[in-house]
Amino acid sequence: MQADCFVRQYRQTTEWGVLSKDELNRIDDVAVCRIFEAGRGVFRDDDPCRGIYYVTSGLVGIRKSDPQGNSVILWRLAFPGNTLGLRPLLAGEKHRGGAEALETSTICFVSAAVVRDVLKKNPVLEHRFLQSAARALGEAEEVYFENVTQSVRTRLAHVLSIFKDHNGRTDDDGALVLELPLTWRNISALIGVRPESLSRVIRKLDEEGWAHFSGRTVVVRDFDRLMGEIGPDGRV
Amino acid sequence: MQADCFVRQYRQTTEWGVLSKDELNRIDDVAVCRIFEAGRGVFRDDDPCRGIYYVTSGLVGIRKSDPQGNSVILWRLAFPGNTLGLRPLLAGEKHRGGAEALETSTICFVSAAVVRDVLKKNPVLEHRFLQSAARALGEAEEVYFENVTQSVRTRLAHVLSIFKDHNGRTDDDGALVLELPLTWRNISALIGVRPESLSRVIRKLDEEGWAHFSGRTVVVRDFDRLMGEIGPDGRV
DNA sequence: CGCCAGGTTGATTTCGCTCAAGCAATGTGG
DNA sequence: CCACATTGCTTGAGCGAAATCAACCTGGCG
Repeated sequence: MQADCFVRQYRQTTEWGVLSKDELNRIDDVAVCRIFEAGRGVFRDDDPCRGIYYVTSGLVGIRKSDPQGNSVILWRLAFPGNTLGLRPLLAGEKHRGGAEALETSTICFVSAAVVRDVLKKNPVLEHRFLQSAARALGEAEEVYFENVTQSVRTRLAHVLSIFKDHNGRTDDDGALVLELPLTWRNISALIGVRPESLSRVIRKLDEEGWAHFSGRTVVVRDFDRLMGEIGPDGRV
Repeated sequence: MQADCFVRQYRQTTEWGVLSKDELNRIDDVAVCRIFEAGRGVFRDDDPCRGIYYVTSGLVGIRKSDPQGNSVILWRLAFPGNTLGLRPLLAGEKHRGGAEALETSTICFVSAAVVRDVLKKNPVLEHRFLQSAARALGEAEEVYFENVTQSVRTRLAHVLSIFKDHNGRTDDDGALVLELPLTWRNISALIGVRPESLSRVIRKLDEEGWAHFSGRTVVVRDFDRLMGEIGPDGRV
């Protein structure tokens, strides 16, 4: 056994949680875990999908580029506990984006054959995946909708709220303190704008007193008020 | 039996195709078919999902709006043969958009209980749905990507290509003739721009000789060339 | 007949992109 | 240890696409 990435998730509410401890152990037995330095690629766009990647630690980004390779955006972030490559595996497609470690990350690989085998033996897991695919589809709609509809400012706030959930601290004054795990460059790619545009928005937010930005540290005075001000409905 | 909407799909490659004729008949027995005049609502945003809607004829649009009701876009079109409401049903969520008949349409409703029952008895159908959800997820990515990346002109061309597949005729000169089933207003909502902007793009395309627009009739001189001109590098 | 929704057109503004320069921190080789 | 490149970030000037505001035109339709 190389690791215990999956077993450790036993109690978590991941889809995998429906499997028995034995089954999870079996997966861990065949899982291949590797450490990827920041910047290292995990798989590339259009690569055939050979299996799934389970993120144990660190942070991984999925990038997408148009057929010519230009206009690269950061499509999605994968935090510890997330699984990559499940969608193409289920759909029988190639990877639609390239994955790259944004921080030093531990990633466990499980081959497609094993996954399919486990799925076949566990219809319940399949059902879970169906549910979660359906939810993901809904999420995708929201993300799309937001990005078409909302301003850069709003989208930035949304990204901040993601990191609030993952890294957020609250300091003595009750202000939200974030230590961003991404460069601003990457955040701009995540939002889908040029770094320059993001930079200007940041300066404005700072000038207007909503938050203070220095390096990758962000201090938000009153997060709820910011969200309220930005999406008059409070929904980002 | 009220209708034969589902049985009629027997040979089609819909996901439902994996069911036996008997099972499809059973669904038809409990399906409730109604005719919706153009403009009539089928279900609304945030309505709980009580079942699925199968479009037999006509054209249905799914609209999305933010919680205030502003900035409505036409999120998706449902042509005959398409099923609405499957995603929220599987995800156990509410509807994420409102559906409205854009033309007079026949729509068959099947309650959630029946769908779940059928799914339980047919793991193969469930597997199909999983595959198709996974593919839909990939599609969603592409659509998103296109709408963020491409110009109004390009997106209009893509909308035209959708109607080419559904309504397209070729006249004596080999030109593509389309009779659009949507108002320009709705098309602009589908593309996600203001009607004025679309109007200007149309005029330009006409002036430049790519196509002739009069009312809802569009005649495209050389469709492939238009797509070629617009597609390869993404920008015009 | 007047009303009204769909559509057009023009003038103006806003937003984000492009191009271009500059700066600070980090790294690297001599 | 210094000279130099590299990388991430900032700032400015100008541009172009689409939004906004506003007027007006048209063809149903009560």
